[in-house]
Amino acid sequence: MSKDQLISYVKKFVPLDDIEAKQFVSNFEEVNVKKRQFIVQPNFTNKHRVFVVKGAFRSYALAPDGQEHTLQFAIENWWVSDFNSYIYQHPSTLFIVALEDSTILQIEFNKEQELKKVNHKFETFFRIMAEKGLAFEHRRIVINLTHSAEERYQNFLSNFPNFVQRVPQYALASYLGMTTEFLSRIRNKRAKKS
Amino acid sequence: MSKDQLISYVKKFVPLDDIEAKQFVSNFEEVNVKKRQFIVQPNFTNKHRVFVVKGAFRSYALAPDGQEHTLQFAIENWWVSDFNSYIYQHPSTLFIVALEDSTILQIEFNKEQELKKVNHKFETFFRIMAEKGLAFEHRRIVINLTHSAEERYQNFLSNFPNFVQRVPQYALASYLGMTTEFLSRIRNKRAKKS
DNA sequence: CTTATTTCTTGAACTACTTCATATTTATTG
DNA sequence: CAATAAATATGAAGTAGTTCAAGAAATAAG
Repeated sequence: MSKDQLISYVKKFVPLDDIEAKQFVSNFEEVNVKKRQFIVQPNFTNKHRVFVVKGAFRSYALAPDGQEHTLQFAIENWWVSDFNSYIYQHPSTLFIVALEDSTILQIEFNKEQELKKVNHKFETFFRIMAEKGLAFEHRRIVINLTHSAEERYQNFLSNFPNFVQRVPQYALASYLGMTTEFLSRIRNKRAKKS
Repeated sequence: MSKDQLISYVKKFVPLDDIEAKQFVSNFEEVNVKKRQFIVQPNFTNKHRVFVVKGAFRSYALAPDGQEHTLQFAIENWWVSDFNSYIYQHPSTLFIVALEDSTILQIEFNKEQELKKVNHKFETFFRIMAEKGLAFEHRRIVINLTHSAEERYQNFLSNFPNFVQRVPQYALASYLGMTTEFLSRIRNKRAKKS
């Protein structure tokens, strides 16, 4: 059952007894999402924090000139949301779209607040999630500032080999801050020579 | 007294009675830091989370080619650390240097763990800090991906007018992902014409 | 208050990456 | 399994931003 997957995920960070585990996941709702379906859209408040049970998602911003810029990818056992929209409960500025037919577990903002209030361990869990997320984004920013387009791609390859097969090239390119054409050239450069 | 400044900062996020406030800040040590002094250096583990009481700091990565890339600025009522080094207690990869003579309040990693364990409110506080930090970095990444060098500068100007006077141009340029020469041109372009 | 050091400025040549346009391949749908 | 759409590939021309070099201005130090 998909909720067991979430329970074992949470237990990696905080110890939970059976009652706590059950209470935690009872606040989550399972939803199936078809490929190309949006779960978050600009101007609508992102009401849920979502855990990916199966499938893949991509969050992106749409620039005035129509270009899409990928902020985040998420596959099994990752979380997705427009974090600014979710934590402040303000209208979103991002799209979040399914890259594959997917299954998610989502919790409403208010229920999450309740969980954090009622049990110190749940508070700790969400603290750890935020800290890991922040540390992750710091690493990303440093890499973006210090590396060339090709180095950023190679770095992504070695850090997230399992993502590479599952995300379209144009989305990966925009995640890495380059055009899909340029990423295409990077990828085919080595192959070409041989 | 500088610890009062920290107390009123914390109270903006979680309600604390006098005993709790006193307990919280008793774990912090006040330190004076001279301009150009380093409080974090690569290969040494970042042992403290630091709150800036007075002054200004800058954290940066040093690229193999010798270029400095600014990850973060911090002035009064901001926090600084090499977050990856601090939360995982691994060796740092960044420098953190004082841009002015400064006063900080620092807490040791173990003492912070203790605080979070002992009182749910303290856990909540650090959760909120991490969440706000993560939301902030998400905004930064979107801006970096979607805006030109000049737009990033203008955006920084309007969001952080009080930082601009206090950070050297080369540091701001590298924060914004451009060279100091290019930022100089952006700044002098408008003035030139009139 | 003079000298040394650091930071900022400006020009000119350069390059990493983009843009545009079109062809090719791969996926999706009836 | 055709037909259509979506994603990728590739060439050629363009540009935002870099690099290098050298001078001017501002800060720091004796």
